[in-house]
Amino acid sequence: MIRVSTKGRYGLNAVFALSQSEGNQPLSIKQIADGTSVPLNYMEQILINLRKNGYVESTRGAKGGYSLAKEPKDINMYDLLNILEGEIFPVHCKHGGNCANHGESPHCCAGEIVWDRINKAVKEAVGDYTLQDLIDDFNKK
Amino acid sequence: MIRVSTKGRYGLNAVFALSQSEGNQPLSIKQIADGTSVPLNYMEQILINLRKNGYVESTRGAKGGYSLAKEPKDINMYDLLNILEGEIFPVHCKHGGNCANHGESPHCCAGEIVWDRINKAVKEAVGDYTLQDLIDDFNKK
DNA sequence: TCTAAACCCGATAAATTTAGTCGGATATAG
DNA sequence: CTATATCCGACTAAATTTATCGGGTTTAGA
Repeated sequence: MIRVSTKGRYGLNAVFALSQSEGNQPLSIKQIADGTSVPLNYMEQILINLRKNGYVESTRGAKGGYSLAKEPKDINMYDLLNILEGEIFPVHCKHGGNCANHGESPHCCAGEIVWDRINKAVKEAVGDYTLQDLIDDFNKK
Repeated sequence: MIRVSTKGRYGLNAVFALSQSEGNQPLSIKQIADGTSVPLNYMEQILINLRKNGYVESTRGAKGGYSLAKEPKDINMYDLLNILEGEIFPVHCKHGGNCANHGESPHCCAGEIVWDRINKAVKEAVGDYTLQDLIDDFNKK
């Protein structure tokens, strides 16, 4: 089953929530998770990952929290999801398209043609789609 | 991490292998797996699933095996992968787009916009792409 | 200076999914 | 009759995802 994990979903929601903060004021993990059932400690891990990758910045101590480190127009969904999910569609032919010999299957590179199509499609679908676009679409709805 | 599982990969390779069988002669599981490291018992499960869903048909007993139950031009990759993988991108907003109330996040439907884009893109990328197309592309390469 | 609010972070545990294994039943060509 | 194959449910193992925990550090404000 191919699906987006909780890290992707929680993470995207977190980033979106931060984008809605008045004047980019920091929000605490608790505020980000709000009334959701997402465990704070788990959300924390996701946010630390986002910080390490330059998407958010944090201020420690009382009144601290997280805020966006980039402008929404500079956050595209493909890169963001790659950070959150680890990697998207890591299916590669082990033989670089050279099918003279094979490991997994004599027709391994046939499958690769399909994975490439999918990967490319995903990249096109959200590689240019920014957080700002999402905000706009969300408000339009 | 979003990825295609072995069921998707092994299954696609199996179907492709069957398409290469001279005169659609049945191939045994052993022949399908060929010199690969795929466990026969595991491949068997995949093939049984494909049979139950009308993609292949089997003849039992000596000299038996599996063969394609449809013409390659009638097998599209999106449906095939859905059968093999169980489901592709089963991420749905729990509130049908009505965000007045929320469960997972106040902004749950924002994420949905992104998942929809991805799902749609995948559907477009391989929903019209048939096994015959794959065979052609494979031979072209 | 003290305290409460917050982030930091590595380690571990629980839950779920994926991947693989097994054993015996049934069918068929030769 | 026998060897070759599919059929199929149940079970096990491995990997990944989803948390949980505990102690540490930082900072605003009293």
